[in-house]
Amino acid sequence: MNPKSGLLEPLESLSMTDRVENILREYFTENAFKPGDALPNELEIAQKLNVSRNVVREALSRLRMLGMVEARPRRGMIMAQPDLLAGIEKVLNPFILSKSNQKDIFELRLILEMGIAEFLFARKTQQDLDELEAIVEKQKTLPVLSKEDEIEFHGKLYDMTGNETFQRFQSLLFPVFEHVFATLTTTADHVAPANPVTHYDLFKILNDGTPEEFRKAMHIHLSVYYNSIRR
Amino acid sequence: MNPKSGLLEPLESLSMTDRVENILREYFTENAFKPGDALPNELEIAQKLNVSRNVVREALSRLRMLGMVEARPRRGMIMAQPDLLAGIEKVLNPFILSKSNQKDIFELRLILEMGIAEFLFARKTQQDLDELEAIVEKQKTLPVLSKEDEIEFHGKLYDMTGNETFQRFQSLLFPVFEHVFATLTTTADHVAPANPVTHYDLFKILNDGTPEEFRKAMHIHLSVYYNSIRR
DNA sequence: CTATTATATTTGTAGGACAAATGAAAAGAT
DNA sequence: ATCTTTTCATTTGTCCTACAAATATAATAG
Repeated sequence: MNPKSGLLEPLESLSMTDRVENILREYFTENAFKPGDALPNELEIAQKLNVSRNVVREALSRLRMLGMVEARPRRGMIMAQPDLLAGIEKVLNPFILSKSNQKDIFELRLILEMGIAEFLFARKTQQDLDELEAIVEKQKTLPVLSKEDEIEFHGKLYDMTGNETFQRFQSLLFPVFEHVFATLTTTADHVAPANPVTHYDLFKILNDGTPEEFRKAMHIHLSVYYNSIRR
Repeated sequence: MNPKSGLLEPLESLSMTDRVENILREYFTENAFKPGDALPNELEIAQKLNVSRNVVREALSRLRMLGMVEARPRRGMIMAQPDLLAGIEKVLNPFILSKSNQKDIFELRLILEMGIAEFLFARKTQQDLDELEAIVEKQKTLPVLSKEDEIEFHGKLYDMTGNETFQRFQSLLFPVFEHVFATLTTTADHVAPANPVTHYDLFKILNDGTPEEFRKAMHIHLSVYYNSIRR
């Protein structure tokens, strides 16, 4: 934005390990490596790239963490199916995440919550609805809902989307979401809506309503959070 | 599901590097390390944990990749602000992602696209709208929209959410989304809706409509994709 | 008290060593 | 010729040593 903020870049001087990591990923892509394909052994890679085996191992260690390659001790390495969320999972620590990132995650969850309606209606089963009904019936008797109650209800919704990644993704996001909201509520004056939408209301709409009605209701249900977003 | 599929787990025998990585992350969390805090040096960590410096370096190399720690050569290591999406970015390779993960990402983008309405209306500025108008006016003259045109329009929408992570996130997802849809269209019979919603229509609603109208229109706009989702 | 010089520290990189388990090859038995 | 046993080469995981280079600190000189 500010012309001055086009500051002199740190001129990222990549370490050998960084470069080998990049080279390996490019090598895999360009040669269309698929899960199960055998990789050259560590020594061969090191010699071809003219670096020490240490450097190669550090780079491979990173790719192993991401689930991208798998090492079978004494039998060589193969490509593997990476774990989409492994990288994000290790980093979701409110203590070290920037405020900006925390805010982004908070908002991301609100976005997701509004976006799942179509999938819920496309994939709901009677068994899902029965289970969800049991949850909301139980919660109807409670004077106030705990964090666990919230997770139980919304978590069940994510289950019903039938999207495993999404389900896991949101469960990773939730703690950060809670953390952000907890800090927000200390300062922001958040007022409950006049006509709140309860979990039970959402269930009823999901049972015999439309995606549009559901989104509308969900927005009201989340209005406490939506009220906290600003430019 | 199947009782037999409760197969004997691989009994994940963690390597020393895996264990040190976990220990370090726990250590950071439990001691509330914040960005900028100094870390013990490699040798000290190795001695305390009774492992070789190699193992410690491999673990640290992973955390460096995530942006979690930063090593200033010859001055020691400090905590850093991790890059939320660094881990996912390196893994989004359609060649190695599982079909299941690809499908999940495809759906995730549909979810996001529907969920951003509230943020667009809460944060749109006149300048945003002007820029968006320029895009849709240009596209109105085209007989058919290219992939780049799609990216330009939808990318501008993501910009307007004011959520940097979200914006980057979707740009990472887009290539996978395109790849999945390209493979889908070879088999699935996808018919364009009778009354399609164009980018121009979406712009008009964003300009003087409501979030609800926008979501409704966006759903029609994406109906080609939504028609491809099945249980 | 300031300026220069020496020293210690710490990461990045290289290279060597070896255990252990696996698969393949060789040797032996029938 | 076929099957069994033994030997051997391979390869990752782990440990160790070494050193360059740049920084921060301490020591020395002016």
